[in-house]
Amino acid sequence: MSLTQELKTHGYRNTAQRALILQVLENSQEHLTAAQIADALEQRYVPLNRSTVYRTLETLLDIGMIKSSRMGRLTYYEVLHAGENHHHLVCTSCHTTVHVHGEDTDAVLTREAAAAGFEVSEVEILVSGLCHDCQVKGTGSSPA
Amino acid sequence: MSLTQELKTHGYRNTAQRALILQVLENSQEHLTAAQIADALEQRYVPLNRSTVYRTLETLLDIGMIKSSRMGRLTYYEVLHAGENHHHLVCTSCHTTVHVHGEDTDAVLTREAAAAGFEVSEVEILVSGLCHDCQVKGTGSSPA
DNA sequence: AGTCTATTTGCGACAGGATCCCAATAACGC
DNA sequence: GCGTTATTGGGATCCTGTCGCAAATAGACT
Repeated sequence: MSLTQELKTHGYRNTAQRALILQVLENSQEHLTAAQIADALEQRYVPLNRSTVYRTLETLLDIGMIKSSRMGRLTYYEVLHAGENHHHLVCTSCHTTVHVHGEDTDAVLTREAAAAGFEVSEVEILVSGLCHDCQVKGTGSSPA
Repeated sequence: MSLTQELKTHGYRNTAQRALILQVLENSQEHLTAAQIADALEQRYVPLNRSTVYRTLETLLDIGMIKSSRMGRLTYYEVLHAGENHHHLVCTSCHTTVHVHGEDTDAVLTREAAAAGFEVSEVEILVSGLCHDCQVKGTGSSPA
């Protein structure tokens, strides 16, 4: 369903700002933070207030057109394509993130959760470790 | 391995503050935020500076004695017992969290990640939705 | 089209978590 | 014990996200 439709359905108003923010997320192939979205808009000469960005993201989450995921200390947002559950492999060294599709594991988890009397709305999986490159380079952390 | 050993191995020094913070986490059966750790220490009449708490948690993470997980806007820390991977079911309404053990699903994910050339160090799964109570009460969100 | 009302935006202030810099302290190798 | 270097404490600071309020504007109704 279109943004306009979804907004109307949920009793929200159709505003330029909401369309702009969704556009930014759609045009970007990766997940973005609120700050990155604000920057992108500024570069398009459509600066939006920080509050507006946060509130709009909240709204888009509510109508189910985007999803958010926290990684490290950052919150990322991305458009939510129906039935497209992907997860993240985050390298603890270089922070490169790989998106992985995992419907099967979702099924397992959903079943487990249901057994606990839980109505699942989202499964967020974060696998951290070393990506291939960093394994090769051999990275570690130690005192300064 | 003991804290003292682990610290030495990683080239860190053995300090009272590091031992204290690990103690707090060990004594608590649940995950704690940095602030909660600071409070606990204050109640033991051993107030530590915020910076120290954060830096120490960073260090403990680095030597692999604790793990962190983000839920909502809070970061929790807990002692890491070998081979004990548990995950969280978070209610989007009341924020109650249930800890779930899920070695089997871990296995699936670990295998998937390995196929991508990834060396997994931690699998973090966050299932959000409505807990049984909130389903019964019926909670939703819409415009104000 | 014009008007009215409630939502939404923008703005500035603010809260809270986490980080940074620098001087003082203390660990640990010798 | 002594010296070097990591670590701590303190405070300022950054950054993300929120809040209250006034101005703007979407959408309904005429």
